[in-house]
Amino acid sequence: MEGSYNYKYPRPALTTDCVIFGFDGDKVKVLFVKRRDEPFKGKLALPGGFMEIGETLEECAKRELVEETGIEGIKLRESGTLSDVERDPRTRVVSVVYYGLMSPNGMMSEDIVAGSDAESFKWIDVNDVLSGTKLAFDHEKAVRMAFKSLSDSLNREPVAFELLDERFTIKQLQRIYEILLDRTFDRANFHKKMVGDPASAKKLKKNGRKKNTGILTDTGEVMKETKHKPAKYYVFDWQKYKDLMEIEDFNFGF
Amino acid sequence: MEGSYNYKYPRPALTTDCVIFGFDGDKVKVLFVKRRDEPFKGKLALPGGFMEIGETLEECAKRELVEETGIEGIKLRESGTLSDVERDPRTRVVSVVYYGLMSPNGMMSEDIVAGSDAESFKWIDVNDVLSGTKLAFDHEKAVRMAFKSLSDSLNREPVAFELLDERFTIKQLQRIYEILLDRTFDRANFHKKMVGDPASAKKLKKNGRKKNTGILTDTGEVMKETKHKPAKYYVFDWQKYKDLMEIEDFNFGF
DNA sequence: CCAAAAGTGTTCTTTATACACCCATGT
DNA sequence: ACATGGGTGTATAAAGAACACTTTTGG
Repeated sequence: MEGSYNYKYPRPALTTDCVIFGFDGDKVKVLFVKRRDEPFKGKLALPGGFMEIGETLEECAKRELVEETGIEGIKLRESGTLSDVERDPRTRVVSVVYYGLMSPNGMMSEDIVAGSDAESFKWIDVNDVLSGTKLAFDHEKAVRMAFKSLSDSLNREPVAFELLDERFTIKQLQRIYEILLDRTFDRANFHKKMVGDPASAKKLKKNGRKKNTGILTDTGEVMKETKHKPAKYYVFDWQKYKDLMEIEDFNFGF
Repeated sequence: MEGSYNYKYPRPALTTDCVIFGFDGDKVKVLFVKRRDEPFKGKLALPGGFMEIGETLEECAKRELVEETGIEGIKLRESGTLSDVERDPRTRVVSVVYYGLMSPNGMMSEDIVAGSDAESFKWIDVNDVLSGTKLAFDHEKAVRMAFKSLSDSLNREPVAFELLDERFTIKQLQRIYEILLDRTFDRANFHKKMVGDPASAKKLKKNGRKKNTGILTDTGEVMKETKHKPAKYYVFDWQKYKDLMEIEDFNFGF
């Protein structure tokens, strides 16, 4: 007997794969595990695995992520499915791709460990992944999908901050925007968009309230031991954000 | 013997469901089929069904759509998954939701017919669906997801035109935007955004080229037998669109 | 003539873009 | 002092919002 579960019609296996993006202060990287077993033994793959019958897809993704990497407590968002007929040499497998975000501190955590199915784990620059690093299965496509989902949500939701520690500099924030949107921004204008333009602020006091305010708040703290003028640390101000959204949509893009 | 397909671990059944949005010139509606069989016999459900082992999810969605409604040749986009454990009373079923768009002419087509599993089909106003019409399974959630995917893509891609016939009036286009984004627009400003501002056009001739041009082209034809000034028919100009996108992103929103 | 909806113009506010300038730190 | 990067100011262009005006049809 082949197995214990019988069905009238053939069913594909269903898996989830997690694309974990991490920002190390300079680059956006993706977390991979080196496969311990065939197929694609020794190749880099996304953490993920088979859905159990009593869980939802998101629960599956969360569980597999913990099992294979130890990562817990981050929000996972769905980005799409992979269903090419020949995508897994073993059997017919359909996979749902989730993505999650980690800050510099999160990336450094000692809690990240390669699980049972994995020999080790590795962070790879997302740009290297997208320009052809060889991965197991169709996981390059998965990263491409997740990266697009992430970029798309950047202008609608405050997702960039999930890639940052609670305190961060404007420079770091700008770096994330530049990587995800694949373009550069004027330093001065980016600053004003995010923290608010002091010039407009003065006008605000005179007239009734206009628009323009940023969504970052100065913490008062600054970077230490820099070779130049120290950068201020900011925090994302949820209250300001909600207030602005009530008046009208705040556009995070340009 | 229960069935002929045996697996070591239990597998959920995998289905696709299609949310077909149609614009009738005034409202955006969603296509449902009345179920011929249990469960949810007699209730309204989205067209869809079980994935076959040798096809991709998108192929499955296309096939099921033809089988159950006769609709063919429209683009389907993925919007998300449904995987609650109790979502189907028969067995564990995970479903992938696709959505497609139909123009007024498409909606009226004689080719739309209820398939074998369906007693009949019915178009229902999307607002009624979202405000609580009772549907089979968790299909209300499916419509909600699809509607959000559609709204989100509206500002990035020229999807609104897939809800319109080749020729259409600005009024119709504006109606679609208003329904999908759940807000109103100033008639005059909407017009200028889409066809281009004649005032700016004059300036363009003088100075070097600035920005601002619309993506619609006047066909020269007008509506007949109106009780007022006849509206012009326009077409979406792919060439203009591509040209604008090369300079920089054209924002379809406001 | 009037009503109704289409289309154009005009003005003002808000954003976007470019770039010049000043500031604080380590060497 | 100066190199380096952080932060502010200012001017211009483009886009958004509000609303008045004009045009074309049917009655």
